[in-house]
Amino acid sequence: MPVIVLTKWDMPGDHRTIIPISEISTGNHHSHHSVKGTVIHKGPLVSSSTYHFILKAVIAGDNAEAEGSSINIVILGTLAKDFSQAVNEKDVVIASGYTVGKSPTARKDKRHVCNLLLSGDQAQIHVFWHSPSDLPSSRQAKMKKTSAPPTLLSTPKYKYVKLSDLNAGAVVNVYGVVVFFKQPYKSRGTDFCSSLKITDQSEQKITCTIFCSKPESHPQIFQIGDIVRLHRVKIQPYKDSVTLMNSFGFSALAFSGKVDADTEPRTSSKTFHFTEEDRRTVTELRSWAADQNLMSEDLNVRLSGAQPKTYFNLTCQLLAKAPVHSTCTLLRVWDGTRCPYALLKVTVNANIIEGTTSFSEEREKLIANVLVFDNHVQCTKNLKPGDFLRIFNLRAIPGSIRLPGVRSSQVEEINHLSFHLHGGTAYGRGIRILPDNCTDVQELKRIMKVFHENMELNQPEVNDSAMWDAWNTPPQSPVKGASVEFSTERTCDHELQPVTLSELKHCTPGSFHHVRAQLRSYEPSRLHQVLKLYCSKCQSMQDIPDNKLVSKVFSEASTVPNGPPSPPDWCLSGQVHLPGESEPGPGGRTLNVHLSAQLTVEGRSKELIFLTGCTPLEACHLATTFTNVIPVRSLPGGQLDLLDLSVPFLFRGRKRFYGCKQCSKGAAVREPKADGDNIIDEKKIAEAFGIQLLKFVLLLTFHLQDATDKLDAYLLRESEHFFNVSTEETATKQEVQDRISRTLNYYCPPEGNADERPWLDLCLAAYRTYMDENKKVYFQIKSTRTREL
DNA sequence: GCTTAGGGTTTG
Repeated sequence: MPVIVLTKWDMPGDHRTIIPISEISTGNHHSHHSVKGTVIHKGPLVSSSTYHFILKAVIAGDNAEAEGSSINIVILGTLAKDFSQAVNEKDVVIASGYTVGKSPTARKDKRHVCNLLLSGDQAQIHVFWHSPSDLPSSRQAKMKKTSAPPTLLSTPKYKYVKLSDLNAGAVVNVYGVVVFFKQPYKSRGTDFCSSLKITDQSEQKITCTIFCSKPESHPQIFQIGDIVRLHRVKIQPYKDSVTLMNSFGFSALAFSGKVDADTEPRTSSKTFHFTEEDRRTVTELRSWAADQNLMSEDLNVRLSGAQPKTYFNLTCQLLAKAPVHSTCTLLRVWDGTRCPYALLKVTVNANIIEGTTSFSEEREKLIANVLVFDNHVQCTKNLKPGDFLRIFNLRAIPGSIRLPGVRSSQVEEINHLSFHLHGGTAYGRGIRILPDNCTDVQELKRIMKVFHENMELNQPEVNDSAMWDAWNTPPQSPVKGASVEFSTERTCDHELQPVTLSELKHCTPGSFHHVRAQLRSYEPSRLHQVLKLYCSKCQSMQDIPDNKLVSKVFSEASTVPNGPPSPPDWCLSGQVHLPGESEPGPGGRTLNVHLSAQLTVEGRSKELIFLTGCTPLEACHLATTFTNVIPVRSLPGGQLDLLDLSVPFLFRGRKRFYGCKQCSKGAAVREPKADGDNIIDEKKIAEAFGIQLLKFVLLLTFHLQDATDKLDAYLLRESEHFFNVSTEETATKQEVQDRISRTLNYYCPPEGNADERPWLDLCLAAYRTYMDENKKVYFQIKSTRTREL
């Protein structure tokens, strides 16, 4: 039985007699008795292997001063835990269902000769709280859930002084928002010293100096805007103001300052007092601080935003480190972004490197080399590759560097960036390891993952796992099946319970979620608009041009200049006659064509043809005879040129290939080389012409719905997997297009009861896009496929 | 038990 909270004494169904404490004895039968008393002592919740939890308390009757009028009670099991959370000293309780034992401490504590043991189903404690407004909501919530960790002890009351009310000499407790801080650093004395400047609603800014022998006992500040609670700090006069210094019994809690973050305190203390009132204070400080523009002081920058000669804070992952010199350590780090400036390579002897000693050239371009000097060298000794770090007041240094104690190892690289953490602690200079569970690390991991996925998409041949091994994917085991039959199945290995769409809307980006939902509708509704052209270089996405636009560009390109044609010298030029029926207009047409002389000599003239002045349909026609058909136009000087890249540059069988306008500057007609496997394909042609080939991708927006909410999710990266099709085939094969249409029709029938639509079991990734100032969270369908229909 | 520092850029 739990502790039952009452706001008036109405114990339904309880007909026990309340007896005075003095009447308790081992000889009495107490099964129909209850005992009422005020809690005058409440011990800590102690965990026990036998009872799970034990808690001792003392309750006293009305005449508390008299010997034997207070009695020890021992509470075992979950009741102890409930009691710990629901009952405070001075609360009035009624205990029943107890057994009476001899108190072993009666002689010493002058309390009742018996004690009460409360355990098992019969034991009950009713607690009286004066009015409903006395009931903090979480106190009520905890009564139902009983889930708070046992370290949250019930409170002696702490008073917190506003920063405008500090009188020198006193020892006080304060709350504040951090506006400046220095990481703990070794002082000249015996301790580590850390420095804080905090403010609160009184707008006073007060400096705090903390001396503790262990860095972990200092407030765990990660960034400006964090909130601290300091217990037992001494107010000392200094200059025209006061400073706060830790005194005996000092303890500190720190919290994220973000308005929507959880209120989990950061502390190294095993036990601490943290009440609903504390939670409220933190929340109030957060919302006050949100309007104070304190974060403008915050200089967190990503490598993608690093500017030469500037100072900034970098949140990153340590990939490798190398002690270069007694006054200098090299940290090789990455933050999931690409620095727009070339990064300086720093060469050090491989045998002093801890962590990965070499990376592929591609990865090497992403890695920032950080040189850490002087006092910070000591701190790097605790760092391990894989750690997530925040480096404060890092400076981006353009140009070459010379490493201390290393001769001529450095190649001159002008204007390449390296990063220095100079000696000293000015401006909060220092390094901190961020815990894995902090939101900034979660965000960092997400960015790294997105980058990794994009990189894979662009360069599937690059597979340097070393960089990615350092961070872990979630534990992998299958999720238990559900009774509903789903039309899709997840192919991921996340061990996640499904969430509702309304829950999902409040999730943290950079995470995966499982949902069960129906397809309300989808976009685009026309299948040909589902296919997009994607440039893996500039990552742009565009529609496939419609026939009207293609015809227009072809028609504009068919104007023949007056001068004589002047094709390249590797071409053989001639004419083909096309019969008239394929196009409107009088009779047939004669087209200028150009063939590769080399291929013609090799008897391979059917493999490549350039056509001047053709229509799209003619190009398609000829693609049944020639392997590669390339529409071209004549420039005024007679030279051959490619058509505008808004139309296909190559017809190959039934396929059309497109190039990226943005990324194919300087594209021109050049002779494709049939080397190696001797096959001329779109890749070889694009390469010869200097064209960045576009990929076909499928992009759909699913409007999902469940009982709780609606939500949009994109199907992009894994659309092939989802429909079990190849995008290239989708572009050319009717049967593949039909398959996709059938699937979508099944999930979302044009008519019929929406409730009867099949359910989809989906894995969704929640993410933010780069530089999205709205901080909007997007969802993408991952690792999900359609079951056989 | 006492002291440490008292924000405000290296000079690699």
